[in-house]
Amino acid sequence: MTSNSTGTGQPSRTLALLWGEPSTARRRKGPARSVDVTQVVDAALVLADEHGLAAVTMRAVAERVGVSAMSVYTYVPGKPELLDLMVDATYHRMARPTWGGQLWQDRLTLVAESNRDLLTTHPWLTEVAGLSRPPVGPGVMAKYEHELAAFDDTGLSDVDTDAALTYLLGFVQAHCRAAHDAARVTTDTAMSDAEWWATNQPILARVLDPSAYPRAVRIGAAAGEAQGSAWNADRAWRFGLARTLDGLAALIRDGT
Amino acid sequence: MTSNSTGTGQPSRTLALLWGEPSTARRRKGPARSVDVTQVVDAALVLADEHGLAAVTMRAVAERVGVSAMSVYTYVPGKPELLDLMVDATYHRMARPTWGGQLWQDRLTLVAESNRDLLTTHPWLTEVAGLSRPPVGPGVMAKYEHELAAFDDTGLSDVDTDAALTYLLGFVQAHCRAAHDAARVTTDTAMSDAEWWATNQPILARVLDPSAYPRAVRIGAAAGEAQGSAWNADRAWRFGLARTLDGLAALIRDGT
DNA sequence: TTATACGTCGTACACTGTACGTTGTAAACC
DNA sequence: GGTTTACAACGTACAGTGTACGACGTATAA
Repeated sequence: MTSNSTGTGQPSRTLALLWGEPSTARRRKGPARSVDVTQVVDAALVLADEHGLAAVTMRAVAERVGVSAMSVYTYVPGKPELLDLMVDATYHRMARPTWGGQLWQDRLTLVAESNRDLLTTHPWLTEVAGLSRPPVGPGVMAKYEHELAAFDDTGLSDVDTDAALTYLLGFVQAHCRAAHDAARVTTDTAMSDAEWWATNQPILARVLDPSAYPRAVRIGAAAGEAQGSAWNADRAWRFGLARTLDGLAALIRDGT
Repeated sequence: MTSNSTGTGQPSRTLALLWGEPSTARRRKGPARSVDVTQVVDAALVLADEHGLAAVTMRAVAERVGVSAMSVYTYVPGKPELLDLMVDATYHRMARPTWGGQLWQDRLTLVAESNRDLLTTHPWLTEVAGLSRPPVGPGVMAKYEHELAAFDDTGLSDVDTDAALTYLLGFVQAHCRAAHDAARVTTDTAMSDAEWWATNQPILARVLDPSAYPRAVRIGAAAGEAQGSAWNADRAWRFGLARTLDGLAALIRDGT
């Protein structure tokens, strides 16, 4: 298992785990469980938040909850399902402010910003596959419900509301994934932008012929200088959010 | 190495590989190389296209080019660099139609569509990290140059042009990643949408209380019925592209 | 009390990327 | 022409991954 996929495994078992088995009341037969599914998930979350998704190995999770590696499998069918539970739990804990009488633009901005906060606090979320079609758990549902409510008086049809929300979240995810990637490059390489440039300057100067790539060289340089680096996350965020809201505004005539 | 990262490794060595060492003329000392860097990259590309990114292992690549596993390392410093080369080579082979006198909307649509085609033909591209900040190779540069040219008469500043292109490509990547994820779920599980629904219907019916998630249940059902499935790629594409162009139009006043 | 179901865990397997050392070869030097 | 030397190729090995399997002990059901 090299990929960090989500949504595999027998679905019904996963669903039961997500929604917290109703048959918990009935006492099982064998020895008592020494820990809890939520403890397993929490351990995985701590590892992911503190050391990245790569640090979430079954053995590491096991050690953190104080059981052997294989015992984790009595709480969770496998790693993909564990990732499902992690995603749903993280969504579940998001703050959900009540929507007041703001403009729809302000509400959608809040939706976008709270998702950016989420993906900034938990960067591993941008690495798990299937984020766009997440597992149907209570956290995912609560988040979906809350964010749909932000569209309440936009006058959009149900289908368009769903599409608009998906579109908005798509932007946020793309942005945060790019930001995370950019951050990780300088982290992994242990090399600042300046160092990278200094190292590669000679080769780049020879190879990036301005007559071969006139626009690329000019615009790349302009963008780099204006932003102080090859890519500026805040600037890209403001640009993208403004474009996204403008794009949706074309659909939402009058919504105030 | 569990993640499929890009952009790691000594940069200058990678750059030299990307741009094809100028010192190729000088004959080396030892025995002749039995293959070629491009053959290694091509082998990796075939594996990725036909069996997914997970099938691209150093051993598999080695076998395909007819050398031992470790010999691959005389052509490529490591796997991250191989991924860099794969990305750049794929970009390099994209079709680059000349921009005629179309409207800017039509040109940007073509940019978006050709990128969607690329990511549909090579779905593994959506899985490699760092796609948003790809390696600076000839393929990446050529693609960047060509796509910047699509903005030639939009009247945008250099900085805005770069931001707008990044924004447009961000949408395409987010969309294709979602589409690929959705496709992979039904592939991996070997379970159609209908089967999944049939299996989980009992649990979902009990758990998705319409009074707890009024909008989510109603809108989710509406979206599902309207699209014949939980998510319709073509519909999402048209919606998203229209929104994106509308959003950019707010920036591009008059550009005919 | 016995039988049964289940939690725990050690071992093991297939697979990953790649470090290391050996071997053979072809160009460079005397 | 013989020696030196740099380098391609490769076999082996190691640490690390997810997880299948079977042994063992325990707490409930009969």
